[in-house]
Amino acid sequence: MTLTKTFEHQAAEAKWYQHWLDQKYFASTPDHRDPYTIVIPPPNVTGILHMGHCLNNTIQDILIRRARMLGKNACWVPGTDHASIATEAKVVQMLRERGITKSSLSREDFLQYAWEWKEKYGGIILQQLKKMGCSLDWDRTTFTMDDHYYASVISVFNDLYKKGFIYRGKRMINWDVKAKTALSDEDVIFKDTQSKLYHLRYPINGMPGEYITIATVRPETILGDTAIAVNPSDERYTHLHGKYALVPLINRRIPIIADEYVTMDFGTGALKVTPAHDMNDYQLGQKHGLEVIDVLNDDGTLSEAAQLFIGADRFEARKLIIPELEKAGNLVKIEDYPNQVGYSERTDVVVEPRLSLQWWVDMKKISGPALSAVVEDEVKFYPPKFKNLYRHWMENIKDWCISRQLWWGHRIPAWYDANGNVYVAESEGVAVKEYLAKNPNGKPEDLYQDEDCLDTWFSSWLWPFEVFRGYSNPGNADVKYYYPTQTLVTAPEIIFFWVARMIMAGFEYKQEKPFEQVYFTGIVRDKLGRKMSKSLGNSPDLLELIDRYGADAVRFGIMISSPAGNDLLWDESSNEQGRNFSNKIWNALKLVKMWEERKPISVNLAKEEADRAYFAIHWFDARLAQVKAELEVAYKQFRLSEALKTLYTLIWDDFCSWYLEWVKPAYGTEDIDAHILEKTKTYFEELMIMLHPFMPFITEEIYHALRERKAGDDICIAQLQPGITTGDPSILQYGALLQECITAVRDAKNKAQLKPREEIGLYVQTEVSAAYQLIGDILAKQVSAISITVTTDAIPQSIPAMAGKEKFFITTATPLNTGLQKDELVKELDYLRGFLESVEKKLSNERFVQNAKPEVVDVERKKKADAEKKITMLQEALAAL
RNA sequence: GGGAGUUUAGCUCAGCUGGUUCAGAGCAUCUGCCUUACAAGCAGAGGGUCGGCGGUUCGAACCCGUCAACUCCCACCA
Repeated sequence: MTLTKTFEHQAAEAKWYQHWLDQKYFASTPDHRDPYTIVIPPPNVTGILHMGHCLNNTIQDILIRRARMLGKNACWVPGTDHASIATEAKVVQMLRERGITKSSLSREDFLQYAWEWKEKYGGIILQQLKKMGCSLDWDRTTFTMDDHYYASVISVFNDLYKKGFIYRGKRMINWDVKAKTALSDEDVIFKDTQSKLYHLRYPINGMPGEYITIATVRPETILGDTAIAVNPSDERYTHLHGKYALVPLINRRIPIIADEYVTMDFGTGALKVTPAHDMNDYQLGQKHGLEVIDVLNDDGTLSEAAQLFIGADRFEARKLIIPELEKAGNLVKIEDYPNQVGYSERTDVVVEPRLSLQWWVDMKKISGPALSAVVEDEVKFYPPKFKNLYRHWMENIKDWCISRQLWWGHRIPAWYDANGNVYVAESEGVAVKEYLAKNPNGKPEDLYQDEDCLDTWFSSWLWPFEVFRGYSNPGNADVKYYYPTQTLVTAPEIIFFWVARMIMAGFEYKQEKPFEQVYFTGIVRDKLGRKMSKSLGNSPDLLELIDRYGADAVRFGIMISSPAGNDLLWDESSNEQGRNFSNKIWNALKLVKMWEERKPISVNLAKEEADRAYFAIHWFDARLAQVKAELEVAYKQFRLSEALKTLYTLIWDDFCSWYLEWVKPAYGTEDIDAHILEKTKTYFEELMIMLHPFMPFITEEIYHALRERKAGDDICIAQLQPGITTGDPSILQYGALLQECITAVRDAKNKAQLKPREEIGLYVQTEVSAAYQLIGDILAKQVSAISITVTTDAIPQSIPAMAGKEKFFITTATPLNTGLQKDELVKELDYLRGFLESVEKKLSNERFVQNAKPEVVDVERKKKADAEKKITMLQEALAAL
């Protein structure tokens, strides 16, 4: 068998993914095993894969693949979210490019275009997940507007309405003037903005020459002012209580009212009140019975009610009104003023507070069990710091505005009659029936349905059970088996949007939590720390990266730089590291296959011989067991990055750099012991099995290259084995000793400017001469020593080297540069004397000796003795030079 | 304005219960190697006042206080 120079990922990826699909390894049905279930956070149908998805889905795939390899019935459910605003925006844009405006279309026609768009582009992101190697159960793919799902959303709305948890109300909402829809509070992002604070004076009615000056950042809204408010105890304005002011330019008479709400020391202490365009002003208006004048249209332009600048955009109007005010003598001054302005999360336009009639969920009625579930760790958060955040939000929860003025989504199941009475029902038929019952003379056509759709999150909160038809077909075998799911992997950004609401829906409709743990990933940033985004153009093309480096390398890259729960700074070089790692593994395979071709020989060794000949094997057994225990802990705490680092070191350093070199036939010898070869292959297999969740493709490729396999023997479904602990715990210490000795001698040779393969004589002063029975052969081979001799005396004319307490003398045919050696020794001696001094100081401190734990004191005494011994050795060595 | 988090090598981060696996890893850097698995590699090396100050303790990267810088979340001061 000839192997390519490097691992060729393209062919392997396509081949193995198809193979796994053909074998139906990802498909899950309920059986006797324990389930391990993850529901994917459904990406938007509009989406294409970005680094955030890469991180998120790699983590999920690692957890799922590992669960599968631990004998669990692993089920990872894929799907997409209809993403009402985002998708509708894309469809509107697509239509505009074709010269069609949304307003020229009927709802039915528009939806037809939208579905076409969804069919064409909606599956792209799922195909991309396949490229990453994600082991999703594709038969379960769900879309939030599938028939059963749609019906469930409608039914839930109806149910909550009937329970009195949903109501319709006129309130101040966040209005997106671009999408022309209401937004929930969570859809609004506040950004620091450099604004201007305009001081404007309003003449007092009937008091010529008297003015009251207010400060505002939105001068265009003065056209909607219906009062000026001052603090009742503000003496500057006491004489104006009950008087009227005139709105500049339009001279509307408005009352001057007193309210504690007004802060005396902000601005001028006088506040213009515009109930139609500010949350607080609205409340003030309610309290004082003020008129509401809405001066804006739904697209953010000024309305007829403004009287001036009608049709101008709100920001345009702001520019236009200032010179007018100045001309009229109303502008007092303009100050720079930094404040926070709300932007739409979806369209990034400035959100307009707007009074409108919307549907709301009364969250306090439904949030109780979801709060205590997290507080009491019934649902565990990783990292736990998000618990507080969640608790705070839940304890101060506000009602949720769920109606959106869109066509793409779940249409609100509410019907109105001519008198404005509302009939909420699961279907039009039921609504009509209710209507006719109350209005015996009415006709079905009298009813018309609410035009609006529901917030996307009103459907995605049902995700963990409705993907198993847990609402539409309650009690079915799937939902009973898979629900609650085990782990949710998601970004902290959507803890309120989605995580909290899923927990609420879970308790409301399944009387049970939706998942046991929530693992919050970090945010992927570029190496400058900026969040990756399309607009910044700092988000790499994932498919191109996969093509160039391989899916395994990309998965490696994102995971190696991903500490649990922290943001990660992603840099393309981490992919190189992944690719290099793949390549390293590949080359190890080539080495092993090469040994195999050289006809390994079988030998029978007596116990003692075997201990020496198979030292490397015994050591690696112990190392493997040790690492397996470490991995166990790391996985339990979701420290996946750490687990990967551990595996990386185990494979690269322990297996390739140490183990394989130790068992490699010595120079000139070609044959390998059959027993060693067999063990080596077994280790290689085990390592690949351990690495498989992280790097599925190359591990499968190597698994098959190592041995002929029967059909169905694939690494994808291989089972992780517990570690074998060897009888001799000292083996790890001997291994470490061996490594230190090799490094020390190599270093000494290097510093003495000897070639690595220059043959040497090696003498050692040691307290553990027995150890050299086991490690001597390997040590000699690794440092090109002709012989190893245990000695008690310093060897003259030799290169000294030290490893821990081991003292070496290296003899060589090449003449020595003793000056170099001396410098090294003197340096070492100085350091040790300083060290000894500090230890002695500690030991002479009576309080230390009295108070510290005896073990700790012993350790210090030992340090002292060791240091003294080393100093003696160094002095001897110096003398010998 | 409230809350949370972060600060350790040039960069990214470990360091879990205060003390020999405490000052670590990877990348980057430097030196020497085209050694027959691998130059996408091998063998080595250098590099730090653990953000500042103060305290507790025999002993602090770790606990407490304080200051500073950065990040995030929440909040209606026009």
